[in-house]
Amino acid sequence: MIDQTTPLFDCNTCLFRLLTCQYVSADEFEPIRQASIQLHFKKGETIFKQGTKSTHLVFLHKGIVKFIDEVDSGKDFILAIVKGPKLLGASNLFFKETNVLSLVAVEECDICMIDQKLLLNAAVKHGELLLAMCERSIEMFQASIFNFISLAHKQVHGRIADILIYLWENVYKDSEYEFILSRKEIAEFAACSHENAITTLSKFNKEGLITLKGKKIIINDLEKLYTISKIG
Amino acid sequence: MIDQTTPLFDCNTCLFRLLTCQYVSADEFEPIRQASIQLHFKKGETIFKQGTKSTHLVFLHKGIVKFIDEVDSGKDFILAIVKGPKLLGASNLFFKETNVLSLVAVEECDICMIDQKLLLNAAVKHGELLLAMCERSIEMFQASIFNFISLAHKQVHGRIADILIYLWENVYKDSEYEFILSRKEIAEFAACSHENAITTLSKFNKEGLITLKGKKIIINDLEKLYTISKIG
DNA sequence: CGCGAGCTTGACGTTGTTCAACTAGAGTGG
DNA sequence: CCACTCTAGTTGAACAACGTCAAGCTCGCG
Repeated sequence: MIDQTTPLFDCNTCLFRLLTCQYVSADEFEPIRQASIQLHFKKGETIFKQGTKSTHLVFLHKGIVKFIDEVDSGKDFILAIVKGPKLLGASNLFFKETNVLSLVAVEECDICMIDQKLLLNAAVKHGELLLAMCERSIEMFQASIFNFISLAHKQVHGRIADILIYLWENVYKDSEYEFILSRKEIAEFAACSHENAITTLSKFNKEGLITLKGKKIIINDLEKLYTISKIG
Repeated sequence: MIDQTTPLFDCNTCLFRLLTCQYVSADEFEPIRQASIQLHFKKGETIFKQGTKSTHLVFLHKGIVKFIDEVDSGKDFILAIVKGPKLLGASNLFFKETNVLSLVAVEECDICMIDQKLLLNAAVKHGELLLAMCERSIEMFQASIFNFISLAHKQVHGRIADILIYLWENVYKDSEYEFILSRKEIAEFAACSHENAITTLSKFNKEGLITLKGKKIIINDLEKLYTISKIG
């Protein structure tokens, strides 16, 4: 069990606090801080589940998470993979009362559950904060949508290239993390069969675009990936 | 030419004004109104173009529009089809400085161009307005995303069924409009070739799910479309 | 050593795109 | 009033892409 008396991380150095307190006084922030809960999640654990009521926002201090749409028969679909530090709502729709997607830890994660109502009240009072939160939220949406556009009119090798680029630029670049995703996860992101994902990755491997070392993926030729992404 | 001295529609009965003035005083709204421009668009006309700078929001009084992603070689992709009255931003990302999508009239449209900065300033000052705008904006996003999820793991007949349901429920139901879309547009929405869209539609037609009368589409069996949508 | 989970590969059938030919209607000019 | 052209719709055949299935592999763990 986690010892709730000693915090996992220090609120004084918290980026979320820094962002929020640009617009909200420390006094106003304090009740939000006090109502928040620090948690640690292991790889594969579900942080919140599709269909449940959304009462808290998640501030992802550290780690990598995925937003997934769980359909029947276990065929999940990954909408986005996000690295902390970042504020995440119910699939970044913090206005909704229900989580429309599930949030699952891809790597070990340190998160802070923030009371949705308290934060929203503060944000409505200080429009600039709401705006800042919206701006950040929309970014992720847009990335999702462009991933889907890619998916809509590209073949699998183009989509895999897109995913590698996306993950490289947004998650793994300049990071302490290693590029480790299961083949199944890559397939769920590219919306293809895992066999197809495997074949495409090993094709890229043979062509020297990437290097597969066990489960690690190393990108060698980002330029070529871009051209593959472009031509589809 | 449009005679700018006589407005196309009356600001006093405008829904956008009604919504906004729930949160903003009439005095504050007046400069926004004065800065806005009323326009009429014919079928097929581009209201704003992907890549251009986003200076105005669009309030769609009446008519139907589509958000499209224009890639090279003329292969467009439809992200959403929306019926007025509704507030539309630069692809509903009114925080962005660039239009990430194009907005095109599907039917004759009456719109009002609203100065983005003025409205945003008012919304930031009155957080509740910003929140209301965000909530509405996010709805469309969500619909888009679920359309893409459908697209990601369903076959064409499931996707076409989804589109017919979506258009019926969100655009054409209880409306003065007739269900008229070109086959090409349906294909661009379903992300398939127009031949495939045609074949699928005529299959539905033969099975009695829908009736094709020239360019009109009439839905006969919504229940069956739901089951086709579900099984993929 | 055995077992299971994840990974990998190839064969095969289905789905969907591309291409080509044909049809119907609408607009244009002689 | 009749070619003509242009666009949208339609259909079928050939081919490529992709998913499914089945088999074998590797690695880690008990």
